[in-house]
Amino acid sequence: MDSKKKFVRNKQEKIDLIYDTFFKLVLKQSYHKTSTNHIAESARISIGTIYNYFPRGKEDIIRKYFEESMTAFFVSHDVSKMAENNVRDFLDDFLLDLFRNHKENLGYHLAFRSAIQSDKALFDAHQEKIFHFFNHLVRKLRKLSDNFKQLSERRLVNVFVFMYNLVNAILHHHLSVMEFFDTDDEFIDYLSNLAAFSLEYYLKT
Amino acid sequence: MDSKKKFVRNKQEKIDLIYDTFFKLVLKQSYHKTSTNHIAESARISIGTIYNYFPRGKEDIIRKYFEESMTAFFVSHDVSKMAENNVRDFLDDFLLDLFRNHKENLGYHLAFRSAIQSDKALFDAHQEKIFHFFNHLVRKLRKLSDNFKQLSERRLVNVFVFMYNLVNAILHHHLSVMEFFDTDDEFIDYLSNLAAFSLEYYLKT
Amino acid sequence: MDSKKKFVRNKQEKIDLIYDTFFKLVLKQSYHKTSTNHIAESARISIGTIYNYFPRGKEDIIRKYFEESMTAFFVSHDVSKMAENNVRDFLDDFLLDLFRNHKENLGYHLAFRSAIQSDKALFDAHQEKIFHFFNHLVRKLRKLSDNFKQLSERRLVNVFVFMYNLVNAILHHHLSVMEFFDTDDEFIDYLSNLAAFSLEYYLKT
Amino acid sequence: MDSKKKFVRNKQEKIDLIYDTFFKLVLKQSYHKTSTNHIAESARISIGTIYNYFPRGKEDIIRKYFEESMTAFFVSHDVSKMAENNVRDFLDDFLLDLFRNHKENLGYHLAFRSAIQSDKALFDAHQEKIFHFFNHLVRKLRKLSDNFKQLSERRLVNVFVFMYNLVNAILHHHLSVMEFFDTDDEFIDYLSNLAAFSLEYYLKT
DNA sequence: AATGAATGAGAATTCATTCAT
DNA sequence: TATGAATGAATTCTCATTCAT
Repeated sequence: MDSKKKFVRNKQEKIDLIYDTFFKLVLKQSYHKTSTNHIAESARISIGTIYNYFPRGKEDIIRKYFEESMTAFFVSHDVSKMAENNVRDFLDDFLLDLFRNHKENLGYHLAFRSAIQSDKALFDAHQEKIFHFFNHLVRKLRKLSDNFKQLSERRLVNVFVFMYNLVNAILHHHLSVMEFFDTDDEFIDYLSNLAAFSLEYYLKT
Repeated sequence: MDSKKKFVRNKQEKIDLIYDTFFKLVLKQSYHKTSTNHIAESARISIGTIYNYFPRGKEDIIRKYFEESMTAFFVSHDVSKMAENNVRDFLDDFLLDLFRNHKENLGYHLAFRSAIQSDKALFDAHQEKIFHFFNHLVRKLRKLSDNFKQLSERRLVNVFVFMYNLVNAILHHHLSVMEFFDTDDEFIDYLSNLAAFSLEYYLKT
Repeated sequence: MDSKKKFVRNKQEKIDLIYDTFFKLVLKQSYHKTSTNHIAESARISIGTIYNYFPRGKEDIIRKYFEESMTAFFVSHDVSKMAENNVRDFLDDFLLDLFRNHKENLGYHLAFRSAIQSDKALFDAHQEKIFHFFNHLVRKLRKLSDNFKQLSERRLVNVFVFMYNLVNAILHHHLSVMEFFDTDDEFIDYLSNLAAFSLEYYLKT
Repeated sequence: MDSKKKFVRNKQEKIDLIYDTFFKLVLKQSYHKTSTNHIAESARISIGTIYNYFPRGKEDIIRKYFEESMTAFFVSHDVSKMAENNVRDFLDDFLLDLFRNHKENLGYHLAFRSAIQSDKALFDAHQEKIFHFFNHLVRKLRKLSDNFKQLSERRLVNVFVFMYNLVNAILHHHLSVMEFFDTDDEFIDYLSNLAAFSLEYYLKT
């Protein structure tokens, strides 16, 4: 009984195992060469289990991880603390988080980019989620600090979305196509300056 | 008249037909959902013909188009004319070309991004080709104009590679993930300013 | 009753069905004209099932049958009983077994001969297995009977390998190229005498 | 004109080129992995040329080479000279020729063995040709020497066919499955003794 | 829930063969 | 005669998905 128990996982552990295995394999061999059968084999669970949790297979894994990770990323930010900073420092913190997150979850991000090419619904959900996410963020920030009240709510959201896309575009290229700088520090410093410049540019228009 | 010539022309026509059909389909339904059978059917040629020209199928199509398009892009630039401009104007011309090229060949670029995930050789060839390409460009430019002699050859190449990656990263995101601006003109203007800023930043380091 | 057991039995039944169907078809239409699709169709199972059990298709079927049949052939021989005989009688028993086995499994033997032409690894495995097989046999025989102690272990193994090859060469030609004799009895008698002669010849060298 | 002439081959040269290339490839990669396209590519001629000379492709190449080589083997033997020998010496000469021929044309022999598995007509032609061949030989020999008159014509033919098969069986196994002896000389000596023994055995029955 | 054997549509690739030049 | 582009049926192999246990 006891020895059996050891190997019993609860639901969330199984799901996380599937996530981890999937993204690990994507990183190793790309999204479209990673099959549900591979995931099952590599995670040492059965294909049936994957389909129990993700009835539509690979697409579902990405979809659900996308939902969860966006939410988690949002929740993980202590907005109240960030709001104390000036805008520049806030931006720096934010892009550092994005960088870390992207680097640690590169498998997922590669999979996601592949998936949205053929999954229009996911593509749309992504767009919607981002606006939704930054709407919340902006509302919170504006409640907490005057630093964010120079701009209308809508405009501030657009700024965030713009910055988010900008940083993601460059991050993704850096991590999956060709590196911009040899070290993370140089890269982050450039990103920070680029963000500041772009913020200024954007606000002028 | 020249029976040999006609043959050759047909050959290139067929190759171009395969390119066009493939990238058109990639744009419509993503790289990994576009099969060689689809290409053949859509182009109204037989599968065998595709494999006559591209023995390793999809990977070969991308590889060869990559080689050809990089070369064509290089050849198509009248460097002598560009060299007359100051650096800022040169950059503007260059990124406008990149933008047009990327927009017109989005199918290819999507396919290329997917392909390098699983084709390490293509990934490496890409890196090498870019440095090779800008090496040539820089040498030509430095012969033609004093505007490009403030920097060492090596440094100038690095600047170009950096700018090329930067613009590509943003272009690709804009065209395939989420738009930065609603109109092309706004986007180009931003890109131009971003490039100028980044050039300055890069040269300071 | 034992749900696990039943599963396992079905598994082996399916594997045997694939073996039988494959070798039946090889006998009818040669190795290289027998496709995995033919096997599936003829056995009324799906292609997927074949690849579940034999991930590398035809080559795997041969490889695995080769391993199993060599082992089975070894196990099936009651060495202790054979050891009681004198060498001549032992040889006669042995070649009679080989004859029966070859005749009953001609489809396999034809497939095997074709397969080793293009599968170097199988070719090598075959060589190695034969020496391994006769090493075991010789050790057992020498433990059980003094009849086999006139020769060194190594030399005895070589004799067996030699005889095995000799008999196989002639058997295979007889069954697949052109018959040496009209009846099995005549053929077996010739083989027996040939073996005795060759044994004597071999021991003299 | 002159430089062109250099590359013009006559019919027989082309045919020989096809034979050589085909059997070279069979030796390297087996019969069923050698396609007409491979042959054309390797021989640097066009597929069309192969089909000009061999309208039914691979099967035709084997068939025609089979016919020609059997005839050539027959013609190449100076029967009058062989007839002067006693039977034992005759046999030795004969099997030495077979050995050399088989070794030099192993590619062909491998291809032939594969081909007869699926080409019943070739299988039958082979049987017929062998009897036809030895009928001729025997008639010639009996005209030239008394050494061959102890046996009836029919019986003598059967002896030859038997010996021919025996030697071929062992030769083929030695060259394509597993070697009987480490050196050619040892092997030939064994073959010679085996032939003598078998001749005696056969004549007794 | 979890398993994994089984499925079969479909993707990648090969190859004998034809035919216009 | 020689060529080789073009064909498409056939082959190997993969993979998402189902379902009985």
